[in-house]
Amino acid sequence: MARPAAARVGSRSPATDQRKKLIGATERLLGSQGLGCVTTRDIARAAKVAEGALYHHFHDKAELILSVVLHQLGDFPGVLQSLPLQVGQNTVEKNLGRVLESAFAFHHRMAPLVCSLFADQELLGRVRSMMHERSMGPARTTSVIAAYLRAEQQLGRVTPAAVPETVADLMLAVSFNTALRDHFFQGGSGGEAKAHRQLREAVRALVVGLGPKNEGKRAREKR
Amino acid sequence: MARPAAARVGSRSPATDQRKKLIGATERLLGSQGLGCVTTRDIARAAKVAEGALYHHFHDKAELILSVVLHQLGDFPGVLQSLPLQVGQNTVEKNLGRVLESAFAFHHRMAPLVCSLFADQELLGRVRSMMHERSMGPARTTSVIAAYLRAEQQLGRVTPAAVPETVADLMLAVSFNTALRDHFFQGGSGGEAKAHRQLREAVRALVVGLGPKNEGKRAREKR
Amino acid sequence: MARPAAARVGSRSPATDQRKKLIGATERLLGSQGLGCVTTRDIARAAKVAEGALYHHFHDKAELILSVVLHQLGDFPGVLQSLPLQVGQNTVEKNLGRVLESAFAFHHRMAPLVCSLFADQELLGRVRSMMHERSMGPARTTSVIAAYLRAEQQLGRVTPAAVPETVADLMLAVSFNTALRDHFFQGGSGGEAKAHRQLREAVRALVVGLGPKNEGKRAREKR
Amino acid sequence: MARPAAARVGSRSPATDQRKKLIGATERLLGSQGLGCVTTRDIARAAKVAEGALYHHFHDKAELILSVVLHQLGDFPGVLQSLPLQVGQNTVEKNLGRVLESAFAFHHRMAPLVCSLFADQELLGRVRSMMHERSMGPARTTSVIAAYLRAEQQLGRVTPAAVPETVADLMLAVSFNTALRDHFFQGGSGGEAKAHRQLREAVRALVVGLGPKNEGKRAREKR
DNA sequence: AATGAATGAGCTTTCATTCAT
DNA sequence: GATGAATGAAAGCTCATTCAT
Repeated sequence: MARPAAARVGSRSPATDQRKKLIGATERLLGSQGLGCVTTRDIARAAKVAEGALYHHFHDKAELILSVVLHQLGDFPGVLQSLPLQVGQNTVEKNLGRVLESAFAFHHRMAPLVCSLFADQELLGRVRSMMHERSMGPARTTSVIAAYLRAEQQLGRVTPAAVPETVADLMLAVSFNTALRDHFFQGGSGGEAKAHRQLREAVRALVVGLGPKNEGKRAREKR
Repeated sequence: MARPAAARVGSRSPATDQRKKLIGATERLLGSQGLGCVTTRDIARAAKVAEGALYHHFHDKAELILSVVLHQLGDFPGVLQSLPLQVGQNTVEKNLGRVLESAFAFHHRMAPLVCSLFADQELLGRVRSMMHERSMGPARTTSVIAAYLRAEQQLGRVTPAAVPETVADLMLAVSFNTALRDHFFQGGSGGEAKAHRQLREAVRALVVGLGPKNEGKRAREKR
Repeated sequence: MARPAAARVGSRSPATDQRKKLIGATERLLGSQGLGCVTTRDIARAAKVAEGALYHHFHDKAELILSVVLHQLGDFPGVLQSLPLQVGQNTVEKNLGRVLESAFAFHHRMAPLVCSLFADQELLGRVRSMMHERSMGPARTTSVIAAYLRAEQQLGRVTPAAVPETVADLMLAVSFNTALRDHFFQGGSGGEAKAHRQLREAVRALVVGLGPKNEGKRAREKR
Repeated sequence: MARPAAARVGSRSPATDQRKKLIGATERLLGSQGLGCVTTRDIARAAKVAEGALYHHFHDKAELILSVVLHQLGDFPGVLQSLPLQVGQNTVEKNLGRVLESAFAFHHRMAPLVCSLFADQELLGRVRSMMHERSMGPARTTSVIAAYLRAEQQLGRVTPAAVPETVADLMLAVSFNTALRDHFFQGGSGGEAKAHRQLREAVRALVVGLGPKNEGKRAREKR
């Protein structure tokens, strides 16, 4: 029980350790149980930590949940960062498709938790203000994609008639929705394959548009 | 047994009355408190009904919630029934814009409750199977819109390169997402105006597509 | 619903009818469910009577139970009445054995309900005073058997050293106990046969006594 | 973890303390209120313990009751262990009388609770299987007494015509019944004296038997 | 008289939080 | 800091009883 000092060398302080264990355990439990059914006892047991320890690291349960939300929202895939580098490379469709795949992975992971928040308006409010303070939210993602699209407009690879923000929004919407639908109807296990096909088709639909005359050439030239 | 006719005039059967009051009160409370925080006591008080009455009309709390979900989900498809009549009328963009407005109203109303369900996987499961039994779900809406698009393809007002289901999905995704975002970030009070503008732009983006060469004529001819 | 007058001719008044149905239904339910789990709703349903009707015939649930207890205690087997006629007939052992069989049937039927009363001291109190008022109770049975034994003592078929009341008590005790044990350990379904054998042996034990010298003759002569 | 030794001196572990307090309080309440009327709130209050504490020590209310039953049933057999030592000592009648006194104390204490169980068949079922698992039950007591009787038969102090098991059953039956009758008719307060006299007489009745010829000698020789 | 929808006090149980060790 | 037994408010639900019809 009295851990030899040496054992600590090279490892984080136990305090930080517990914090991480708690956040990790909560994330794991939320993957299978729904925010409303995860108790502090469950969390403590899953984290192999005493129930009281939770209150050394977080003011209350809500703050722990908040931290988990933050943790989940924080790890948005790095693929976005490489997007500016893709300008002019490959095809626009392919680049957008790749972004969408990353976005989907992210959305699929965090959708249940984010939605769960609606069950507790107070908690939702706290998340809201926390995100406001740190200016987090989908706006960042949107603007990265929009910036990419604008750059492609400069190169003439995207029509100037397109509104970059709107297109970016559409893409993220379809990604989030596909993820949510999967959780709602298949319990989150509805083969990635199907989802990815849907996303590719969504990008195609955006690229193609509905206009009556643009059937021929373009539809095939960039596949 | 032979209740005087006069006693019934102007009043529904009291049984049905209480049922409706309970569903109504629950809907109202869910608008402000989040599924996880609405207690049977709150509901009974808001409905001006004894707590026990809840259990005359519903087997348990979950069944009441289920009825509310059903009530909320139930009244949307009706709006869509006029869509087939629009084929060939006005412009495609205008017709889709109108559909999207109805969809948005619907999504905005029910998003918090539907999302709340993720906090309670058991309840979610019951909703899932209820929707399965009655073959409800977004697929219905999608296919109505897709059918419309196919009809317009026949008339040459929509490019045959578009995949109707995918386009319909994109539209509904953006509607739901706009609604959800409004609740998440503005607490559900974020001016309809802004949302409607976003939806109109989304339809435009779909109509326009991204292709580099279709800037000129079409972009303006159907405004 | 408006029953023709003729239909009532020759039948008891409906009021009495309902009373009987309620008592009967309660008896039936108590046979399978235990006093604490029988609700007024169960009773009304089983009696095919409205829940409210119960309160037309009984002041409250306890009074209904009281009536059931009374009804059960009331039908003690007629065999006891014929016991005085058996004096000097057959063998003492046989006569006592026959009485014990009747007593056992009675005890087996009423034991669960009587014991249930201990779960509600107030109800038990009401039963107690009701029985006191009507001077019911096992004392009556005991004295009938004791009277029989005394008569046999006069005839020299029972030793004057036996105390009739005590012997009667012993017999009734073993009957009640056998019944109770059956309910406790076999759920009330433990073959009558086994119980009857035990009772016959109990009578034999009483007849034989333990005295060290009375092994031979008598033990066999009255079999 | 390293609790100072002094802190433990003179006090049991608090956990065990609460457990005992709960069982004790429940026993006390059952003495005056009847199983069906003892609520968890009552118990917690009587034990001077928070209501939630009950669920740290017992899975549910039934398990607490089970523990109480076990506690009551548990401490009887010990009294009987001295019986084998009495073989050949004193008189058979006296030895049996002494056993019966212990049995009666035991029966008088536990009768109301055991009977209460008939009000809740589910609980009764759990007690049944618990007793089955631990092979408890009156059979044990019976066989101890029967063994004693058999030993006395070897010594010629008990007639070989007696069936030891049956005699033992008779004795226990009369003990239990006297106890139950006392609770039923006098509310458990009917002088011990009277009960003891009845028991002594019951033993006498067994020893004497009913046989017509064994009046003289034996009846007096062992008083 | 008869009905059964409505009542609401009260039950068992859960769980976020505290605090002596 | 760390522990986990203890707390007690509050939840969902039951059921004897009432009363308008």
